[in-house]
Amino acid sequence: MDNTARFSDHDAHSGCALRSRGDDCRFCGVRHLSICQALNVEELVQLEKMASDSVFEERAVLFREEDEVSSVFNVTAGVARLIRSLPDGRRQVTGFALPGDFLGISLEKSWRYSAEAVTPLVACRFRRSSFETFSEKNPHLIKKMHEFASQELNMAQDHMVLLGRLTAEEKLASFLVEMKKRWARVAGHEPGLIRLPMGRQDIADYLGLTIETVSRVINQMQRDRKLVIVPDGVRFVDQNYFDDLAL
Amino acid sequence: MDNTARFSDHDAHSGCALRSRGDDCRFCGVRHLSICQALNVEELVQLEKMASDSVFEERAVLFREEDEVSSVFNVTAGVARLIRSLPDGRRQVTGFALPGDFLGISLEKSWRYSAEAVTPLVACRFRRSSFETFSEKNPHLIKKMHEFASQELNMAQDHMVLLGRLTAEEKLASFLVEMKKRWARVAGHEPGLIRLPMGRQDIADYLGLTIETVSRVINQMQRDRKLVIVPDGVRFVDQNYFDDLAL
DNA sequence: TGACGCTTTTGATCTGCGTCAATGCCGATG
DNA sequence: CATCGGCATTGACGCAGATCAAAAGCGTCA
Repeated sequence: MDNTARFSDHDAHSGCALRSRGDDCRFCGVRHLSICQALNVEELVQLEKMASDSVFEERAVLFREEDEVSSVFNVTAGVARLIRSLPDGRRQVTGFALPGDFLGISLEKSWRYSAEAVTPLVACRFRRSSFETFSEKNPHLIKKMHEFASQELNMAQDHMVLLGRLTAEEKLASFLVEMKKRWARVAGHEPGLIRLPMGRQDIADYLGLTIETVSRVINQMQRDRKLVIVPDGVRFVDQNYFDDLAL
Repeated sequence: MDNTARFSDHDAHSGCALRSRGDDCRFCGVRHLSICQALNVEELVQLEKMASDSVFEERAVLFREEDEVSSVFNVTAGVARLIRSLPDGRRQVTGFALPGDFLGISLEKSWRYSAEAVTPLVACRFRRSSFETFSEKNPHLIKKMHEFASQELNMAQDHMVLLGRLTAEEKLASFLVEMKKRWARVAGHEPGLIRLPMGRQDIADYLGLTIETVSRVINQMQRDRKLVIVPDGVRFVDQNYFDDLAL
């Protein structure tokens, strides 16, 4: 193999500048993707007063399972992995948070999963209490949060099908197709490139496989000319192959 | 084996009468379990005008994946399986709906899964349009629905861990512990009895296993004196065994 | 530049669970 | 009561993916 799928991901860029919210929600690069889309300019100004940008280094922990939810986050740049762990160390990555994704949608007291930065990451941070107060006064924000939660529930159910009923090859194909679709929504992505900033172990823990199987299947796909492995991700060569296999 | 786990389940009783709502929400046996707990008596009276009891026979289809959501349901008696199917016939049971469970929490246009009655079933049915109108006027109902959706999301994430990272034995143990907990919330259940009205195939499709593996593992547990298989379900003999194995 | 550490890749082997194939059990039906 | 049909159980065998082990790539840093 003359390529590996993972090089230095030392930028949190998703095409945007690292501080994509800047200090003005109106110019936020992920606003149209995020729950903030529910708000008008006036409400945005109010919300902005409660927001602060948080920057996390690669591998930094945003919060841990069981921690009290003291802040909620809107990812503006970078990628995080969401993890549930078993006492014996087995892990299940329940999802990856990309720019525009909201962490804390459920408004529960404690986190049910950990979040760790896969790349350097920027998130728009709200104190949970103020965010909750604000949402109490803005029922359409609650409605929007409910829509986002419903969407997440759908994705979770898709993922159950993947975990319970797909083969390793189908799992990888589904994952890559999913990532392709999700990056396509993020401003400034390079079309055609499927960025995979997470390591093989994270992919394995997301798909219910081992790292060896993930590596074998992806490299077999490259040998079969279905994709090419490039720095920072993969590119599809045979899109039909993936569309046929994916969930 | 001198017992099978599944006998005639020809009652939809969960201890309650078959028509547990009757015609008066105030006396509904599942009110304290359901989203209706968010409503005061006055609102309950309003909601009641929109409700009608629907009765389904065993195996009846409540709705199918892709169908338009024309009604939403509150299960008052009986059990339903929630299914996602792949084009080639593989199935994933994403959940079982027990009395008190709400179907249609997401307020989306079309169903993302099918629901079929596992036992004779009664559900409190609302026309989607009227329910949505009602909820628009009652923000605390939306909030409650959001809480329920968040709870479902947690359960979905638990289930991802189960599907992705547990062994067959752990899956079965987790499933039985889950069912024990859930039945305990339903009025009129017999404590100690873990009712399993669904067939082995449904359990297998819920746990990402085959029917043979489910059968083998449960019967091995009986041989090992961890549980006894009784008509309509199982009883734990060694609760610690299950607590240690379960997620 | 070279040694170290981390991740990925690759190969060899093993095994948990799936597949295939009977057989058994029970309720329903005429 | 005998037959039938739908599950559930049980056994024999196979294989997809796990496990174990080693090597290779690549970034980092002195």
